[in-house]
Amino acid sequence: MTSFTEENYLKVIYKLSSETDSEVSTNAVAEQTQTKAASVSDMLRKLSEKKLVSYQKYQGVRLTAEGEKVALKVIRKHRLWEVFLVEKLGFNWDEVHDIAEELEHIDSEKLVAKLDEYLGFPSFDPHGDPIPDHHGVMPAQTYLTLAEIKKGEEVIMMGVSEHSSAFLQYLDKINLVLGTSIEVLDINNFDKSLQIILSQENSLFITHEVSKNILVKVQ
Amino acid sequence: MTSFTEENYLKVIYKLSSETDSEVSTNAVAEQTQTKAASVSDMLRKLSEKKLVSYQKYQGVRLTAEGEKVALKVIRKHRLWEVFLVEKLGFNWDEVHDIAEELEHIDSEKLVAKLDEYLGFPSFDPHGDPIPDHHGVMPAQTYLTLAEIKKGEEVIMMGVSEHSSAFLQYLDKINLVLGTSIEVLDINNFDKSLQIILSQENSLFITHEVSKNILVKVQ
DNA sequence: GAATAATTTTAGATTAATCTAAAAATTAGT
DNA sequence: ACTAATTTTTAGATTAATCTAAAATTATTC
Ligand SMILES: [Mn+2]
Ligand SMILES: [Mn+2]
Ligand SMILES: [Mn+2]
Ligand SMILES: [Mn+2]
Repeated sequence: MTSFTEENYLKVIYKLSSETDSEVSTNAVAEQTQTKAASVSDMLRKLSEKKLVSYQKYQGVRLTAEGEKVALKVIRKHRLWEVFLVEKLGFNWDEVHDIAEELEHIDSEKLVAKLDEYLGFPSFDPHGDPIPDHHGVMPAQTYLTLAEIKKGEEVIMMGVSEHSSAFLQYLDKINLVLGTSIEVLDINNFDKSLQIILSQENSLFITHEVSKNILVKVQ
Repeated sequence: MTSFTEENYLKVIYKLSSETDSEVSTNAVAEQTQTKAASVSDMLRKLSEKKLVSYQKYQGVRLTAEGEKVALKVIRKHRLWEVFLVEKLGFNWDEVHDIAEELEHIDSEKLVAKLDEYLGFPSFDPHGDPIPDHHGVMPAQTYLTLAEIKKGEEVIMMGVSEHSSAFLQYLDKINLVLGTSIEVLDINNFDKSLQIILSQENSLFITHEVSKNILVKVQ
């Protein structure tokens, strides 16, 4: 059995590991879990004994196949619950993360299966993140960031890579929501800010910091 | 803040207290929480310091108004989630208790409010137990047990006071479900077993042990 | 290729929740 | 009203998860 705490560590290691595609450092885990490096060292030793991570002192950590399986199950639950909260209960996309952070640890295969079915087997969560299926397989998803799009191109918004409430509420305010069509009108070479036009209607400016965190696909 | 564990203790004290309407003994709590009396003593001291129970050594324990408020919130969440699991996800009434036992600790006023609304503000859970409202007020509910009904009377099944999977599955098997009309055809004076007839169809025998755990209302 | 800086681990404590065994208090039986 | 039985509390340990401070290791820089 994996505890609440262990599951959160595994999820963090999964996330950091898939970003860099290499060993994850103790400090990186400490930052993400909001703990201290000393606590992380202890936990890594423990997870290693449980064969959920492969870990050599001072050499960083990776998930084992078993550890990845557990992480993917938790991520699956997190994202399914987020879909439920938004689609069924009417929450806004900026309100669901913390609640899903608790719901994700509830342990019942049958519950997950029935929830998945009730939601119509969704492939993406309200932030555009892919939902692993029953076997832990992530739907394919090859997006670019809006910052990578060339002047004149038109794309569709598919997700975000920053999940803070502040960022999501800002996107709401400027009507940048999933599915929106975005045309890049102009790129400022000095600060990489963009002038864009949404669904052939209103034009607006966004900073490079914002465009980097918006995931899009070319039509 | 109240922990998982504290909430479970408060719920147990609430339950035992409302059954006997007096102070609850350490041993009774230990039995219900599946712990030892020594652990309960410790916890009662702690809950007492937090002003959630009034407790004098050796004299048993009671909830304070604040403790009762917390207990009722947890019970409200437990029962709302049970309704969700049965009504929306299609679980059977004997499968939902353990899952609700985890869901009940998720802490979000907004989640509870939205869930309540989504379910249509139900007053009773799938076992016929009353759901406290937003202010902690329990719907009125003055049922008799089937064991108290006289020969020849006809009643409607409104709930159960035993929640084990075995008992609920047995009731399913004999078609004794909430809302069923029950007529007491005969009472065996020796062992208090009953011959009953359901919704003017099949007649069957049930033991006193069973009839004691079935809650009914006279039409 | 040392010396210094940064990172990581260990040592030793703390807090919450639990246990067993022993001591204390209450209740019951004569 | 004692004594015996039962219940409850305390004492002392244990386990999981965390922390701070110190030691050990690895990385960087001149
Ligand atoms: Mn979590
Ligand atoms: Mn998400
Ligand atoms: Mn519980
Ligand atoms: Mn119930």
